Amino acid sequence: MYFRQPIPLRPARDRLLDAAERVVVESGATHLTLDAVAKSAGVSKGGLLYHFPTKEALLEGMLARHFQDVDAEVAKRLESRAGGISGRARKGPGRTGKPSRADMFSERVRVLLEWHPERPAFGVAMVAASADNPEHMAVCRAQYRALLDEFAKLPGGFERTALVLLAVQGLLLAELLHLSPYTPEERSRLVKALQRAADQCRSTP
Amino acid sequence: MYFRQPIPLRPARDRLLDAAERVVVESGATHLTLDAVAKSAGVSKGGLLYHFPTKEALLEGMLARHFQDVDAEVAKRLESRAGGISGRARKGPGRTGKPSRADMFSERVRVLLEWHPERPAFGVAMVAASADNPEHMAVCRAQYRALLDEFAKLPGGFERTALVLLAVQGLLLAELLHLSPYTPEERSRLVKALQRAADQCRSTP
DNA sequence: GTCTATAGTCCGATAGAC
DNA sequence: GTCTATCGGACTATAGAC
Repeated sequence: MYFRQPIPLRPARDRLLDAAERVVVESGATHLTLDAVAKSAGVSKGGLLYHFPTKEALLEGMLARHFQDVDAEVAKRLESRAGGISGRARKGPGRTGKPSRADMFSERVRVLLEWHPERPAFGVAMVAASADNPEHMAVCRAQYRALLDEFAKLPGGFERTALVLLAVQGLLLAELLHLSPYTPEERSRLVKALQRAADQCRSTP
Repeated sequence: MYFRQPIPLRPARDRLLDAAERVVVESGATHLTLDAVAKSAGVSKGGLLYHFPTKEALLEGMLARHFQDVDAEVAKRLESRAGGISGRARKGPGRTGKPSRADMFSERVRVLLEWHPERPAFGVAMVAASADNPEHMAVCRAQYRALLDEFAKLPGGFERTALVLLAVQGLLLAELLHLSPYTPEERSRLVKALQRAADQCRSTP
């Protein structure tokens, strides 16, 4: 039991999805092939095809994990905040208050902006899926639409919140396409400005 | 001479680039193959390869034409404006005044936002180039960087202007990736709001 | 669960006729 | 300037051993 190896450190499925993201970031969506993914993950093509029987399944897996990860991270942060400060004190131990729409908005913007530098492949699933088949994006549009409808109810209204989301998206998509020309310093200035703008949507009408 | 046919209506090179953009929009960057482009343009693969000897050359041609088109359209609008109103009157016939930085900024934002609905493939060259080889994007980054450095000198300063450009870019890139969930009405509301924000960068410090 | 081997298709590019 | 024919390689996917 001593020094028991934490193997597998990460499920095989996730390691394969990591490899797929890596390939797209390093070589571009065109070179996302089963061979390349298998090689980058250190398994054979047959091993990859056991977990994802088709390339289509691999792309859907990439998209699904991306959305799950973002939602889970937002939920986790909201929960730890509610549990740690107001929620616990207000509702008693073990109960957490339902987060407000405004908190959900701020936290999501923060997650999107802060996540990227740590994980260069953040959101790359969307680029890969769009490159492979534009019809894949219907799911993403619906997801985005739902968020939009929810956040349009903030005091800032549709235009203000949509504009903030548009700018956040602009930064992330540009980075995904290797199109972003900003220095790290400039980027953090812009991130701060975006978070400020997001906070204004919560309160100012 | 009467009813002389305007043939070729459009140079073969441009028809091939149009076809390449069409393929990417309709099928995704992964399916941008020489076969698909040739078929969509109504020529054989050999005919395509006469004009673009490699796929690389085709992608570079797509990128180059995109930037040329945008720059030319901005210049044309500035010229017609200067010639039609102030420039001509101020400087006399045949002479036009050099457009101000603020005019260049507003006009470029307007071109980017207005062009897209008329030409669904607007900017799709960048998606295709990024998918094929991320290193292609160095040119695009440099181009974008130069604009940024120029427009940061506006009264609005770096952050304000960069945020506007980010939001414009966010809208365009989302549309290129089939990710934009906005109705036409919502889109024109956002476009108006963006143009208003751009105009404020010109004046308000 | 992971591997090798291989089938069948599609890719970019070349050569040469017209 | 555009075509057909074709090569060698890379692609997705299957079959079956271990």
